[in-house]
Amino acid sequence: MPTPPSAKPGKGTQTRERILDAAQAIARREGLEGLTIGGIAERLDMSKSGVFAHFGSREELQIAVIDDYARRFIDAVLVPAIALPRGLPRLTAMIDNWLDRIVFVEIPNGCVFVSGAVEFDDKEGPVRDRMVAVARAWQGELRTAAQQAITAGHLRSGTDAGQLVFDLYGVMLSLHHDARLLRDARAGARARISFERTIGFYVRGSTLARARPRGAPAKPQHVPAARAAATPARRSRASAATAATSATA
Amino acid sequence: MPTPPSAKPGKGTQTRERILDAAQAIARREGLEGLTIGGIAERLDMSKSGVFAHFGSREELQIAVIDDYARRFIDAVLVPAIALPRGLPRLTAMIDNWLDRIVFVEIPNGCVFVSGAVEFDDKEGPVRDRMVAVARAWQGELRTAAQQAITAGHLRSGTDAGQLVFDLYGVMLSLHHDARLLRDARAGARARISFERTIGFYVRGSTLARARPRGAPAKPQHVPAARAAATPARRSRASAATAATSATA
DNA sequence: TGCGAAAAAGCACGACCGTTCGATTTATTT
DNA sequence: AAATAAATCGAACGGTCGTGCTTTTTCGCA
Repeated sequence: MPTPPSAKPGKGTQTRERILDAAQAIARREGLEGLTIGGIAERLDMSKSGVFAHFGSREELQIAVIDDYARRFIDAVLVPAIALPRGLPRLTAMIDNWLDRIVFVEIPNGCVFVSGAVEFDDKEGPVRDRMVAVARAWQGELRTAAQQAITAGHLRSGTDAGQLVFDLYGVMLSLHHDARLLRDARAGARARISFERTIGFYVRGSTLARARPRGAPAKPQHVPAARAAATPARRSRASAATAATSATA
Repeated sequence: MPTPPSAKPGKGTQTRERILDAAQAIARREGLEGLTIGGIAERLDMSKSGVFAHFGSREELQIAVIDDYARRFIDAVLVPAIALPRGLPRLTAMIDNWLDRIVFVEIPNGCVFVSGAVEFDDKEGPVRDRMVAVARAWQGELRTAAQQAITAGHLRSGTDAGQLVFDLYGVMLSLHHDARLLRDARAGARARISFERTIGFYVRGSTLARARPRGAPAKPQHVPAARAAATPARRSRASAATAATSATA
């Protein structure tokens, strides 16, 4: 037990966090495989062995980076959504937060989930295992939220939550691909369109709504409060849509 | 000029192809960054310098692998589809071939497009440039095919071809993620469902078709021949066609 | 069959990698 | 302030990497 739960930081844990910060910054751009002890040391002006001592091996460092990354991701995307009521409000908040996170953080700096998923999909070992665990955990959170929306009657009763998660993941991965590799400024806007349509497809009564001529007013169908309650969740979204396109351009 | 266009293989070009084969196999699993001269040499029982001599540098080797990979991909996915008439038949054939390719080749062996896209999205240089070029080229082919389907009246006139390609890419990336990292056996089926729904959304008259009550007969709308002509394209996919209508219904 | 060119091998180099270990400097506690 | 513990450093090891040279083997052809 190095430090009891509520004690002052301590020098060790302090630099350990500095190392994790630097490691994460590197891992985002170079991937977990491109993460190197010497690279971190240089970035922090310390010796290789000094960095090394904080983690027993490079593998443990990589795992620590994954955990740290997942923690921050959950804090930014999931936690604020939990405050909202179950069902569509919470689900759409999760997706909105996710999108904002990708547009404003992952796309400029890189994403360990995406690069790690590709780097370790064929490399057996504890790093891969952790990678799988966090990916499954996040998909599980999405699936749970979707299932609650089904139970609440916000989504069609026949909805396959796993299929919905599959679709959402695809949108985010395509966004990542087009924005980061192809540097396509339209990717953010496209992701929003795809996301809206994906959710819209599963929303109760939406098929009739889509068949309705364009300008026609949508008479509140079955979940009048659902979408309305979801609105406060999309916090920085009005600005986000415009800022995204101009920032990537 | 080592070999004029139509001459017998020649020892040099012959082993060059063996090297490219081995290099591609390695690059699929370890990525283009994990591709190593020594690794290829060991796999082929030759010396490092022997392998090295065929390409002036590692970078040129990586580029050659990308080109070779793209060539095979195009041969397997695009070329057979070109034989079909423009519009929905050709577009659906491209997607079907693409899906088959992913399920039967990329998922078991890895995909250079996916790993390369992630590895080089932040690494400036000629390798990245080539990566971007082939990705753009393939998206361009898809977009062209989609545009032709719009012109032919098979897809709604308001359809954004770029958005359609964005959606398709997402499905394929999500398939890759779930099948390779998470080893989810359901990924293939989910990708087919997503693909059918994505195309179905843009197909002319499909919104009305979706709003129609379940059992009602679909009176041929505007493109009666389109879907019928598309049928021969989906070769190994008798189940897919039915899944399309039922999924969209 | 022998000759010139092409292909492959052999070897060495400098650079970087993760890791080990003992010495040394800092921080924390008595 | 002294003593103990924790953190950091410095140097070195074995290994792999891409790459440049020279030598040897192999191939294609007159």
